[in-house]
Amino acid sequence: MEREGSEAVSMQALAAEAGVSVGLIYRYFGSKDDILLAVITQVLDAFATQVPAAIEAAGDDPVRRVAAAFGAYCRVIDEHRHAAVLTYRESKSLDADGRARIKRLEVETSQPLRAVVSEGIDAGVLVSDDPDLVAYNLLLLAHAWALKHWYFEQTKNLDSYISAQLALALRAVVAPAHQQEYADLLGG
Amino acid sequence: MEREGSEAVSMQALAAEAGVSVGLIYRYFGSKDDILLAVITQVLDAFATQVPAAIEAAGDDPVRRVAAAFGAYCRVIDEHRHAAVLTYRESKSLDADGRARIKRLEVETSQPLRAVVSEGIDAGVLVSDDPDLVAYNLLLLAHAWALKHWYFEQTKNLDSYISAQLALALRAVVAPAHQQEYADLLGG
Amino acid sequence: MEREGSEAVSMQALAAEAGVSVGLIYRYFGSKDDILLAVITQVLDAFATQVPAAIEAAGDDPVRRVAAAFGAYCRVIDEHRHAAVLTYRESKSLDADGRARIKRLEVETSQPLRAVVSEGIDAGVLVSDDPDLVAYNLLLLAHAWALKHWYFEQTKNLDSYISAQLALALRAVVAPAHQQEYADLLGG
Amino acid sequence: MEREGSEAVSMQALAAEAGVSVGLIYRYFGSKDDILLAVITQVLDAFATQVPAAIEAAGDDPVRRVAAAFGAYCRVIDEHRHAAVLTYRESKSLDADGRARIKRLEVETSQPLRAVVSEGIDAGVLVSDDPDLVAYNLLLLAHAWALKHWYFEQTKNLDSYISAQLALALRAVVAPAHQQEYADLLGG
DNA sequence: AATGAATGAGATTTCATTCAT
DNA sequence: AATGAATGAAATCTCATTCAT
Repeated sequence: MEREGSEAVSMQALAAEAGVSVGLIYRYFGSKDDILLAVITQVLDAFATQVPAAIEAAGDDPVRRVAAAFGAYCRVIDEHRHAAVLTYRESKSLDADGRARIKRLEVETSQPLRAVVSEGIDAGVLVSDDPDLVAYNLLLLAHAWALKHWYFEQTKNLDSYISAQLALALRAVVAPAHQQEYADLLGG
Repeated sequence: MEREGSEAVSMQALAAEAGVSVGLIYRYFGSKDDILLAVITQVLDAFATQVPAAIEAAGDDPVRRVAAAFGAYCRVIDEHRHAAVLTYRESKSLDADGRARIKRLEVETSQPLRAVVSEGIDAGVLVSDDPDLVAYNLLLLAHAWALKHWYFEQTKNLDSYISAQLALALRAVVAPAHQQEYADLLGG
Repeated sequence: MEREGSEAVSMQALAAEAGVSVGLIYRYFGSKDDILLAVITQVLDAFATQVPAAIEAAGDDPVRRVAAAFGAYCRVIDEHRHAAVLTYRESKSLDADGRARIKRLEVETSQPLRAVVSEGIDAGVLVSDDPDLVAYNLLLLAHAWALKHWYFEQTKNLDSYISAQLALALRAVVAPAHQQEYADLLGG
Repeated sequence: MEREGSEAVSMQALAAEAGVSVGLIYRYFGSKDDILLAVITQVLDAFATQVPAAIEAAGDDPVRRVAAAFGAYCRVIDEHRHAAVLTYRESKSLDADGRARIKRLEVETSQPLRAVVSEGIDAGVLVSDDPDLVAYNLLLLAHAWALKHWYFEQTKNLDSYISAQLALALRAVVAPAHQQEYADLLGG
């Protein structure tokens, strides 16, 4: 989706990258903004489908559901790494409507994560007076895998990134009485 | 440095914002890239001076030094909010050299934070097998104050952002035996 | 290639003259300098092909070969009059490399003329202790047809210019014993 | 008057070269065109005074007067080498009036040379049916000392340039019966 | 459906000219 | 008289978009 090196994305570069002509792109997208919106939407859609699915598949344990949700976020980001960076980089070119829409979608996207964190608190296995912050931070750390990939790739791969970040984040919120129980997630 | 609303930064817009003519900017900067580099460097320089100073002023307690460092990062970011966003948004236009230089500076910039975290671990008051990750996450959360300001400003101001994030982050790393001691930082 | 009257050549003017858009020019040339270089190179290439051909076609007589060479130079200049003037006028905008390249090509371009003059001297039909100067002067007089066209066109057309200049130049170098033989070239 | 290397002449470069401020230049000249016009006029004025003086000083012999005139032209050009090149290079920026004026002055400037050539023909010591061409060519060869200095300086200094060109030119026009008499000018 | 040459509005950059000091 | 910072119109160059093939 973007060129390494010269990271500007002109339509001609985009077309060359995709191996099609510029004209063809305009058959499917009305404008460059439409493409950006479509790309971003695609990522957000991936969140919308894969995160709830992962939560569902994780069973009933709230902590494991949080872990599953975070892992799913990170995996989606990893699959759309360039698109995720694009979101931060190109959103200036969107008009106010486009940007508002994306912000709204991003907040909606974090909803399942907020929900499982709240579940955990309600169940007494997590402790926090600001579940929204906990959830949003996890989302940020997922984004960071794309944004700061040049840094993290020096020492981690996707799986070790997920477990390291998860261990750190959970240690802050898993109730002391339950920490033993999740030793596998909380790490050494 | 940039307009809210139409977030593209043309030289015309830049000049208008600064209240000078386009030509004058070129008396002080060789190119648009030079301006971007200067802006980013200015932020990184602010980190380089203010973070160590804040750490110094915090006394000897490692946890309070970490807290001071994180607070200083966030305050610098807050003072250069638009510039910080610019770093994520415009770095594509820099050439490879410029980007490499900025990445290097960013890593150097996080060094003091890494140092105080390590101090805390050595002193036995913090517990972590990945102090670099702890430090880098704190840096990310400082950046997030700029990047996701549209979100956080709904519920927090700078001070409450700092204390909320700090409480969360420290709960993950302060040794259980010392948590009582830092109740003021760890929150509720 | 340029407008009589307003002789400045902006890209806009250039595009208008060529009947295409500015953008299209940049599809074929990387910069304005590239265009200038291409135009100049085209003239020098015309010299490189047409002058040797004219010499060849002139037979074995060294004096007639000199005459043919000079005529060919003048005809190429005449066909590229504006481009030739451009060389003198715009070469300032070229970088050092470009200018050096053009100077080298110009000297190479005069080589065939130098060769036929030297032939004539060796054959004893021309007399000069500085054949390079004789050759370079002839090249200059060909250029002059473009540079000083506003002057020469008052009294001469291309053919009369060629024969008048040739008569003058040859009188200085054809050996006295052979002057009779070339009365048709040396004039009244 | 011009920078070697980057040969474009901006007003700021001009001022720096002259060691004064841009503002000061505008106290003495109304516009950049005025400067160019003044520079060119200065050269043409130098011709107007020094060439007739040199002719006068050369005595009565028409051939020696031609030689003196050509030498004077070349010396003036040599003293104003950059200005002479400028004439060819920058005249595009002048308006139609300015260019017309310069062309008129150039023709007037060649008048003394034309006069001495005609004298020589009338006296029977020179032979030519086109004295204007003979005179104008000599003027061109004087200009060439500036225009093609990069070439000629490889093998000649001002004096050897003058005598070599003069020898060549005179051989074409001095009547055969008088060539012995001017052996010192006509060369080996 | 697909192409990519062509467009031209808009971006960056330069520089002759002005003017407060 | 002299400066040089400041201006802004005009130049060069880019690239999203169109359209003939």
